[in-house]
Amino acid sequence: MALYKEQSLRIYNSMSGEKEVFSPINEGHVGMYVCGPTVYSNVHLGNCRTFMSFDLVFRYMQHLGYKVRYVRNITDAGHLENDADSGEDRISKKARLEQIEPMEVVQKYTVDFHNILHRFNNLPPSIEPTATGHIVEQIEIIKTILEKGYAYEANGSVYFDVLKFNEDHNYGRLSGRAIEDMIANTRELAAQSDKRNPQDFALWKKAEPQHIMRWPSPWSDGFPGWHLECTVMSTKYLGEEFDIHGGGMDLKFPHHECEIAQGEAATGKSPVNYWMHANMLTLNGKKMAKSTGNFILPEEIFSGHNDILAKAFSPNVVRFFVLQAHYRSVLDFSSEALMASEKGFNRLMDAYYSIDELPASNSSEANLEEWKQSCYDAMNDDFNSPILISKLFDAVKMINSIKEGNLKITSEDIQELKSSMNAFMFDILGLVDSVESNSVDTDKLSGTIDLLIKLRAEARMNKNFALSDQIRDQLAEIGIQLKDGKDGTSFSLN
RNA sequence: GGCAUCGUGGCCGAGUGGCUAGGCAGAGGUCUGCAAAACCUUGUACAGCGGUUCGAAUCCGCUCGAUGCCUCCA
Repeated sequence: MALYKEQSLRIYNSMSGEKEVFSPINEGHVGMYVCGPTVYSNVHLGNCRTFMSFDLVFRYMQHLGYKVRYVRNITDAGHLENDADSGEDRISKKARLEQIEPMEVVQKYTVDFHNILHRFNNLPPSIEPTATGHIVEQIEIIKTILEKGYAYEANGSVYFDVLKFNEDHNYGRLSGRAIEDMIANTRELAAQSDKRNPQDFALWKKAEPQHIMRWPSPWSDGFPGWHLECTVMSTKYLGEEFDIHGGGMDLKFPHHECEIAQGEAATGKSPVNYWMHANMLTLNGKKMAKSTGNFILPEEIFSGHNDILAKAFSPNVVRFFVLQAHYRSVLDFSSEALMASEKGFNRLMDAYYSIDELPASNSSEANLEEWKQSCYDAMNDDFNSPILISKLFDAVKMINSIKEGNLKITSEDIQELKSSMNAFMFDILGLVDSVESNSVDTDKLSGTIDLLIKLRAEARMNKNFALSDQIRDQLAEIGIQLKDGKDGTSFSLN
C-alpha cells in the first residue's frame, strides 16, 4: 500500500491562508508547477533556497508514493525591465552588453543554474520547458482571451483587461488586494499610454526596432508578456486544473495573480488547487536580489571567497542550513549561522555512520515506531523540515545512548533505525551521503591516515609525546582531525 | 500611502491556549599523558501595553519595530 494512504499530508495553501489536507485531482498522481529562473545571470543563493524548498516537496511526495510530474520553466525570453527602458528585455540587454547572442546568454546561465542545483543535490524536474519554446501556444492563448473579451489590442500590443475581468471574477484574491485599493494607490507611471487602465498587464508586447528577441504574431512583431509563459506551460503539461503551483513569495503579486486571471479568462476554470509560496532568504536583513547587489553566489560559499564568510562551506551544509528553517519563514544568511549548522550537521552524520557498530540486545527499550511516526508527522505538517531535523537529533541521542550502553535495542530495530535515518536524511531532506559518494578517494586516504594513527599510538605508548603531538597537530593543520575514543582513534575531514 | 507577513533566550530557529522544540555558543562533569573530539548534565525566552480566559509566547485590541509586495525579481 502506498504510504500516502497512511500519512495525512497537510499543505499551507496561500489562497486560503490555511493548512489544508492534500488531496490530488487524480489519486496517486501529483501535478506540480514551480516558477523557474530568468536565466540572465548566475543564480544566487536566494534563488536556490526556493528551489531547495520545492525539491523537498518533490522528494517527500515521491517518498509517499505519489507519481509526481514536476514542471519548472526556464524563462529565456526575458521580461520587461522597466518602463523607461522602452520595452527592452533583460536578456537582450545583457546580450548587447556582452556582444553575444541572446541565446548564448540563455545557454550560459542555464548551464550554470543546472550545475548549481545539482551540487545542492536537487532532483531535476520532470519537464523543464522554456518560454521561447512555447511562443506558438502563447499566441494561441492570447487569441482565446481576446475572443472571450478579457483583452484588447492597442497599437500592436495586447493587454489583459483587469477591470473587465474583475466584473465577473475576483482579481486580487491570492494576494489579498482589492482592486479599488490598487486603483487608488496607483503610482504615476509614464509611457503606459497604450493601457486602458494602469492595472492592465501585457499579454503581447510590440517590439521596438532595437529589440533583438522578437516573434511574428497577428498583432505585431514582438514578444509575449511577463506572465503568460507560466500559464501556457503549466496547463499544457499538467492540465487546465492541476494540484500545486509553487514559487517565491515575491511572485505572489502580480505574477501569480495574473496567472490566475489568464487561466480563468481562457478556460473559465481556476487553474491551481494549492498555491505554495517559499519565503525569502535575506542577507543583512534584506532580501537577496540581483537588482540590488545584495546577494551571495553559491560558488562563493563553496570556495569561501567572500568577505562575509569565515570559511568555505559544502553544498551539503548549506542545504542543511536552509532546511533548518521552515520554507515559509524568512531565513537570514550569515557565516555564524552556517558555522552552527555545520557543527550540528557533522554530529548528525557521525551518529548515522556509527549505527552499524551499535551493539544489539534481545529487547528494545526505544519505541522506534513512535519516533518514526513523529518524523512523518513533522513532514505531514506542511513540510516542517526543522521539526524533522530536531527528531533526527533525538535519534542521534538515542544512537549515542546505545553506543554508551545506556539503552538497549534489538538488531531488527538497529536495521529499522538505519533505514529510517537513511530515508529521512538522504531521500527526503536530500542530504548527501559523503562517505558513499567519495568511497574511492577515502579508501586510499583512510589507509594512509590509519598508518599515521598507528605510528602515533606507538609513540604514545613509548611516551614520545613530542612525536605523537606532531602527528596530531600537523594532520590538524591540513584539515584532518584525529578523534581519540574508547576503542581507539578515528578521524574526520574538516 | 495601501496590502501582507513577522517580532521567541548570547546567536540561528520550531512551536498557536495548559505539558520539552532542536542546533550552535556558554557552564559543570566523564574520558585523556595534555588536548581535541565524543558523551552526559545544565541555565537564561517569548517586542511593549491592555483585554478575553481557571490558564496565553499562542486568541483580541492598541503602540513600537522589521521585512516583503504594490516596477523585473526565487
